[in-house]
Amino acid sequence: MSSNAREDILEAAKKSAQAHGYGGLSMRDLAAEVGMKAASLYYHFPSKADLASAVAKRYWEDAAADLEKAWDEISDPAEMLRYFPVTFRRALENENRMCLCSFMGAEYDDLPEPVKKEVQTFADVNVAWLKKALVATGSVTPDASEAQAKAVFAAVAGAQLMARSRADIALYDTLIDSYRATGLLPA
Amino acid sequence: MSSNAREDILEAAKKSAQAHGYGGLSMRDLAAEVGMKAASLYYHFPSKADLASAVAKRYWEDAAADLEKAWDEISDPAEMLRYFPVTFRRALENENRMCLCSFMGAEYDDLPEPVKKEVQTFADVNVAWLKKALVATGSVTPDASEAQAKAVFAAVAGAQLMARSRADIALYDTLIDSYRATGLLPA
DNA sequence: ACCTGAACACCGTTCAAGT
DNA sequence: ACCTGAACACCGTTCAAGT
Repeated sequence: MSSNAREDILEAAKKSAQAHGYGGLSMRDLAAEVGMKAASLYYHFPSKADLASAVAKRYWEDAAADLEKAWDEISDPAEMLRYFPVTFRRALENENRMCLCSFMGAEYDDLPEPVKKEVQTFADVNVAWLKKALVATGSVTPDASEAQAKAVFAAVAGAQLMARSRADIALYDTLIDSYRATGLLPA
Repeated sequence: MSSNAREDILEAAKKSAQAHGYGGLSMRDLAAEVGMKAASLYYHFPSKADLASAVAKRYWEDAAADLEKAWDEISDPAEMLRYFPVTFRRALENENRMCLCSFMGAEYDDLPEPVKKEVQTFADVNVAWLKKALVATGSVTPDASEAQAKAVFAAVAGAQLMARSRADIALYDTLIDSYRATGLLPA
């Protein structure tokens, strides 16, 4: 419904990349989705690599904004750590999609350099937020918080991947619960 | 060097799928790799889906055999759980490759049904082994062992994915260490 | 039995051309 | 300013044909 073609392309490309990855993102299908011909996409983005880079950049920017909002609204650090897995759950709720950056992480070898960079920034943003939250709980020393933040990020991404591979969102919840039971995440 | 073309194809397809996934597995490139034309592949496998299915089947069979061997050779259950992450480390050691089934798990939407099935069996085999090992340690009740086995599998797969996305095998080791520090894996 | 060339409908991309 | 048709070199796949 947006009158802005560039916006429509970015949104449709994001949804497609979350389901099919960079390689599976088809310029022809994407064009059809937004009601134009494949050639027209190149008026808005010089290449598939540029489009994907813009999509990945916006993806981590949106994630960062969402996490910052949660940081401001939630005062209890333990509550923040309960919130984090919710952000990864949303992709699964959205027709069994997954984190664009996890998918593209798998596609590492075939990713244009600028896309790689944005994908890594997504992880950086999430890890930095988790680190802040972990330190705030007081349960981790600042020294150990970086490593544990990475561990939480990797484990949650892995849970999303496993749940997606069976299209089983209940499995995702079970995995997160187990992370809490074992102590990776605060109970 | 093998005189068996079918064998060469399976091996080359496995290595390619570990780096590029199902979608990124090119029949033309694969054929060149084993010294034949793309059309010739169809003499040995009726379709790309059949080839990928055979590759994934052998992949979990090899994994199962390796784990059973470890089970027989390692008597201490805690030692077995120390061994498990080693199996996922090997792919990263092998030119930053990743688990074929993790990659294909991401590609869930675009996977032919028979391939999906073999991919899921890989997870089943690993989870069943982990469950056995966890119960043997006596640290988990049999009731809780299934969930925790899945958690370990998902977390290790996530660690591999994150490490691959930065081509950083030291990060993998750090993540596994953090899993031990937090209690997801026995220290 | 095993492999190939040529063809099919696809793909990302370019570019001259349209409005 | 924004979009398109036609073309390019690719892809998985088929199939008749080669040895």
